[in-house]
Amino acid sequence: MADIARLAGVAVSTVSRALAGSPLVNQQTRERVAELAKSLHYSVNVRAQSLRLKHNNTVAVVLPYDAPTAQHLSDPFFLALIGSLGDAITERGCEMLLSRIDADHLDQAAQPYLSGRAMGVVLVGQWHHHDQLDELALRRIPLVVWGARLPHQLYCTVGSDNVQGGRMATDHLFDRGARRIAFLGDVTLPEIAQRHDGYMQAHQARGVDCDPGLSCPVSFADRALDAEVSALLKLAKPIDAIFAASDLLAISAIAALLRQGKRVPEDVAIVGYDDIALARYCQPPLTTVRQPIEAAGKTLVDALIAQLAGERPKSVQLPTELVQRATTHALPTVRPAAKQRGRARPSALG
Amino acid sequence: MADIARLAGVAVSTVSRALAGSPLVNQQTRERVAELAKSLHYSVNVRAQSLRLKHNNTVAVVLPYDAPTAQHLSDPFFLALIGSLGDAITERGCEMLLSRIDADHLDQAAQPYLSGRAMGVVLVGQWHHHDQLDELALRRIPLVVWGARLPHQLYCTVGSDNVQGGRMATDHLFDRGARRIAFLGDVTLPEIAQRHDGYMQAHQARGVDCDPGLSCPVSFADRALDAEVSALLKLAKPIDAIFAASDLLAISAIAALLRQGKRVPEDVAIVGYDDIALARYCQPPLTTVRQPIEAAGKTLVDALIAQLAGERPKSVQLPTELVQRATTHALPTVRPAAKQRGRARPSALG
DNA sequence: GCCGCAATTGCAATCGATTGCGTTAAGGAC
DNA sequence: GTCCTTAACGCAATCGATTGCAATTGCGGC
Repeated sequence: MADIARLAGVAVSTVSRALAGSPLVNQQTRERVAELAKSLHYSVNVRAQSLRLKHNNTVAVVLPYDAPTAQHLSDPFFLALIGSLGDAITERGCEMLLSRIDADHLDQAAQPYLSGRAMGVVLVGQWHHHDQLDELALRRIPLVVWGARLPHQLYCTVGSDNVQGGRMATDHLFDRGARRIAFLGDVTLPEIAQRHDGYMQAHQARGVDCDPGLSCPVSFADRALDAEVSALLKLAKPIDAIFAASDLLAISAIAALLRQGKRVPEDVAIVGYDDIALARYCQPPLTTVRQPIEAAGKTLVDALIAQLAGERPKSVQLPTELVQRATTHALPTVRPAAKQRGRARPSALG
Repeated sequence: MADIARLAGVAVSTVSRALAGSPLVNQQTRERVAELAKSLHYSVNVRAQSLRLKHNNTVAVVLPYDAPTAQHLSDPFFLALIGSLGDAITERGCEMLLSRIDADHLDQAAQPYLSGRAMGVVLVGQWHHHDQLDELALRRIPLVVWGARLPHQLYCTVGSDNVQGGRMATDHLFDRGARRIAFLGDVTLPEIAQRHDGYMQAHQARGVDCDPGLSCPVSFADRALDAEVSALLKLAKPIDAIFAASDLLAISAIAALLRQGKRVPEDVAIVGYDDIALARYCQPPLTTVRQPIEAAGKTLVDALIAQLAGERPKSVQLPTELVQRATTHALPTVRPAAKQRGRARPSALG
C-alpha cells in the first residue's frame, strides 16, 4: 500500500480510503489508485485489516476425529456436509476454515475463534462430550453443533429429528412384515441414541417387546460387523430386519448378510440413515432415512450468523424423510412385491 | 496479552517470550504466565502474530465452479480429494482455507495468497484456462494445480497419468472383446483430452480406426446423456462398449443403457475413471481407472511446500490402476464369464 | 486583501503481537 | 565499597491497514 501511495503521489491513508471507495477522496485520485492497485496485483492484507477492524469473515468448520483409530476424513456423509457448508458459507460472502481436532477434546474447537482466525465455529458432531460443549457455550464462544438436541443443552445444535427418523424407519420395517428388528449403532453417541429411542417407541406403539439383545453397539464401519450379524442370525429367534443408524453401517450389513448366504430383503430387510449418494446405487438400493443435507449447511451457517447478531441460540431439528428403495420391498410372504420407488435423477449423484 | 501481563505483574514482552518458551524468561515467571493464560482461555491472536512474523500456516484450497450452472459442491471425487487434502494439511500442522471461484477467472485463485490469508494455493482442476494459470506462475504465486501436465506449462501440476489411464481402460475393453468403443467426456478439459488421447492410442496400437463419431462431448453428469447414448446405440454400427471419462458419467451411462433395455456388460461393457466409493457399490459394480486419492492430497501439499522452500516446481503424475469389476466381465460370445475381482473390504467405503 | 467554507489530503494513534537493545538488580571478586 | 558479569525484564519500534482530527488548498464573498 505504501508503494501505491508513493507511485500515486499521495499518502497511504488516501490510498486506504480510495480503495475502500470513500467519498472523501477525489474521483480522479480514486481511479488512479484503483488502476495502480490492479496493475500491481495488489490486494489489501486481510490479516492487518481484520486486526485493525476487529472483524472477520471466516467461519471455522471443525471435524473431530477419533484419535485411537486416526481415521481419515472419508465419511461420505460428513464430506457431503462439508460441501454443503462450503456452498452456504461462500454464498454469504464468507470463507471457510477447515480443521480437525481430537474427538476427546472438543473444547479445542474454540481455538480458531480464540485465536482470532474465525468469527465462529461450526462443529460437526457432538461425539461423547456434551459437557465440553456446554462449557464452550458458557464461555460465549460463537458455536453451532451438528448433532442431536439434548434436554438442557446450553449450546446450539442443528440436526435431523433423530427420534422421528428412527421411529419412521422402524415403523416402515414393521409395516413391511418384519417382526424381529435389529438395531445397529453406537448408542453412546447422542444422535444414535435418539434414533434408538425412535426404534423403541415404534416397538412400544405396537405393543411389541423390544429385545435388548437385538441392539448392537457397533461403531461406524466396524470390522466386527460380520460376527455381530452372524450372531443375530443364529439367535433362537433370529432377526428378519435391520435398522442401521447410518448408511455406511447398512451397506456393510448388506455385504455381511450376502456373505452369510442371506437374501436382502427376502430374508432380512434393511433401513439405513443419512441417504448418502451410495444408498441409491448400492445393490440392492438402500431404503433409508434422508437427512436434508443442503438445508443442513444453510441452517448451520444461519444459526451461527444469528448468534453473532446477538440472538439467543435456537436449536433446529430438520425434518427427515423416508426414501423407500429395494432393501424393504414387501416381504413375499406378506404381500406381493412392490415396485421400487427410489428417485431416478442421474444428475443428482453427489 | 496485556491483561495477563498486568495480572502477572510483568511486561507484555515478557508474556510474549514466556508463551513462546523463550529461555530468556525465568522458569517461574514462565509457569505463572502459562497458568494465567490457561485460566483465562487465552491464546495468541494469530492475525497479529502472522502480521508481525510475516509467516503463515494456512493452505488455501480453491474449487472453481461453473458459473452458468451454479453447481453445488457435490462431486464425490472432488469431495474425496478435499478430505484427502484436509488430512494432508492437518498432518503437516497447517490449516486449510476452502474457497470457491468462478471457473472462468482462475486468476482469482491467487486472492487468498495476495491478501495474506494463505501461504499458497492448491487449485482443484485447470478447467479451460491454462493461460491464466501460466500467468499466475509468472507472477510467482505459490500454486499447485490438480490436473493434467501440459507440454510447456509454467505452473506445477499434480494429477494422474491420464493418457496411460485412458489407454489402460480402452485396452481392457478391447481385451474383453469390444470392437466399437464410445468415449464419453468433455475433451475441452485438459485431463479429459489426455484420457481421450490414451483412448486413441489404444486404437492405433491395434490398427483400429478411431471413429470420431463415437466421441461424445458430454460434460459431467449431463442430462442430455440419455439422448447421446440412444444415438450411439442406433448407429449403423452400434457401440458395444463405453469408456466414460469419469465414474459419474459411467454410472449415468449405465442408468441410461438400462432404461433403453440394454444389458451391462453383455450388450455394452463400461469402464469409468476415478474409482469413487460409488463405483464399487453401484449395480453392476463399475470397472474403473483408479486415481490414488490419498496420495493425491499428500503430493499436492508436498509440492506446495517444496515450492515455498524455493525449489523449482516439479509436476507429478501419479500412477493409475485398473480396478476390474462387473461392468467388463468378459462378453459371453468371447469367452466364459470371468469372476468378479473387485476388492471387498466393507470398512473402506469412503 | 482577508475571512470563511468546502473539498481533499496528511498526520499519527491504533489493533495485538514480536524482538533488538538498553536497563535493572543480584551476586561475586577484589 | 567499588566494579564487573550475568540473568531477567522493560521500552519502543515494527508488521499493514484504518480513521478521527488537523492541515492544506482553492474559491467566492465582502
